[in-house]
Amino acid sequence: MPGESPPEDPAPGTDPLFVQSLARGMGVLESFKGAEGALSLNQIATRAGLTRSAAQRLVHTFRKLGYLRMAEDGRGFRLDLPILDLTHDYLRLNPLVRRANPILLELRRNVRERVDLSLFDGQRMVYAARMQSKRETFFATLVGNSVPTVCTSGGWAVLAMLPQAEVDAILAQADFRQLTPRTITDPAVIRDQIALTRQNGHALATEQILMGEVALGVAIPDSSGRPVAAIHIAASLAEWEPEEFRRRIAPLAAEAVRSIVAG
Amino acid sequence: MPGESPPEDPAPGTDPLFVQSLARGMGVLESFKGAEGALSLNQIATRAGLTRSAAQRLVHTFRKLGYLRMAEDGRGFRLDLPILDLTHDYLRLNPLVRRANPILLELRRNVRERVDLSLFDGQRMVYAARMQSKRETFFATLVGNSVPTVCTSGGWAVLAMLPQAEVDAILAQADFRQLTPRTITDPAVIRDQIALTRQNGHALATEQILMGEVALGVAIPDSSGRPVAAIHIAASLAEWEPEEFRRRIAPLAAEAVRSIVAG
DNA sequence: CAGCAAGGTATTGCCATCCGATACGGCTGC
DNA sequence: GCAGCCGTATCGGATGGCAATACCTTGCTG
Repeated sequence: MPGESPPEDPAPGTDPLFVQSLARGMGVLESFKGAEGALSLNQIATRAGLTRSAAQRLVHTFRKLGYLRMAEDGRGFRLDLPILDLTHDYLRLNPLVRRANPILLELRRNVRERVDLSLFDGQRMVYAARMQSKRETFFATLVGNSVPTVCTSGGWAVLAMLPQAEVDAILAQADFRQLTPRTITDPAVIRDQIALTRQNGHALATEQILMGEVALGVAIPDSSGRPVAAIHIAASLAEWEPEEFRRRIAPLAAEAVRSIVAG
Repeated sequence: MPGESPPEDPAPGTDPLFVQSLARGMGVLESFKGAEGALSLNQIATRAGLTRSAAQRLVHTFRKLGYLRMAEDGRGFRLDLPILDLTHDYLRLNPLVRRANPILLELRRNVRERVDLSLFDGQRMVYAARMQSKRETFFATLVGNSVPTVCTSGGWAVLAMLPQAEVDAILAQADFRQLTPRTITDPAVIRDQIALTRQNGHALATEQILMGEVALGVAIPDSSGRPVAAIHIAASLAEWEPEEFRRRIAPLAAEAVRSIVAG
């Protein structure tokens, strides 16, 4: 889903290293993506593009392994606990998350507002960590949650560091949803924001995702200079005037990013 | 790893529904469990009990699917971002987590201390959600992290609701590690704590996992009365006298659990 | 209450697909 | 400059996954 590698195998059945059963199995897990609740075998088969038999076998296997379980009422299946182990290992082993965590904690102590780390994934910014502030309006557990790149401070910060061609590609395919009445949905205006971000070194987004919220984002580049993630600090407009927020917070956020990159 | 189902297939190769390739593939992902960093093909093969060829094929497939990526230095592989999507779906679709989340948030507002939800998984209690308090000493992102059932307030609360036979089984196989100088490692003393918990309806653990921390746990049963999870509220001994903590917090925690179960 | 649809489960024979041994080129550190 | 890892590529053989089909239960519905 992120930038497809151009050298793609043309024929989908001619990769002798590709283990089809495994891909189908992962397709079963992914079929829960849009789901509203437990899924029946037929639903899984349809969503994952499998025959009923295939779905049966794969589900059976996942149940033996613990990754799926039957829903409590005996109708349909759900993801089960061992999934969380994978997440934990992912976060634990991700070098960026590893380096960032103590620094973000420190940052949160200083700013006393909510601090997030999100990872760039094309159209999405995926939350990897959240350091909470005192008052909280949302789930703490939105690890794995994601928001559109094009309407968040962190996303703008990433876009500002990306080559123009990639920015164009992302904007061209973006789905501009109106998350709040003030969400910017005009690509031209977003380009302005990106330009502004390039000048400032950080992005400021007001009420783009949630009314009453202001957020400041700074991108994190990898060693080659390509942006791979962002930190953002979010606060309430009831307590901050946006410019004042920017003045106070931006230097701290920038400093935190410097520490992360240096580590 | 959690309680094996007794009706096990005796011959491991005679289950016609079992998709071996898928199981091996998941084994590759699980091989990152104890890892310290990226894993090479040989390491994966060894850890997962595969031939090098098998590891190669499975890793290759996971890379195409996005779940694994090559480490930045080109040596070894790491879990990649799509893993988080699975977690997110798991948490989103888990009925218990769903019902519990708003109630835990409310609870946190009232007690102004850290509130956790953890899921019972045999020897472990696995964190599913954390509502932070103001000061924080640890990663916010320990979703998927786990602690031994036998040394946490939540674990004791679960054990207190479990049939005696299961308690015996868990204690018999438990690995009593000394996480702090005050961690209880004597099964007999733990049994006392469990008995106490049965009387009180909640468990109180002081400095079992972290020095200076007191935690109160209440188990959450499913519709059949079997405990499946626990909430715990953790606070600092610098601010609370344990008995006072219990008196103030226990009723609120119990009330929260009632709401979750009723929902 | 009969009947039907949809749920999960079980069986079977065919052949595609996965299997493991082996070989290759590049990089690192002796 | 050699030894030992790394990730990658190839290939013939048979294992193991494949889809179709049938089975049993449950719950809805006419």
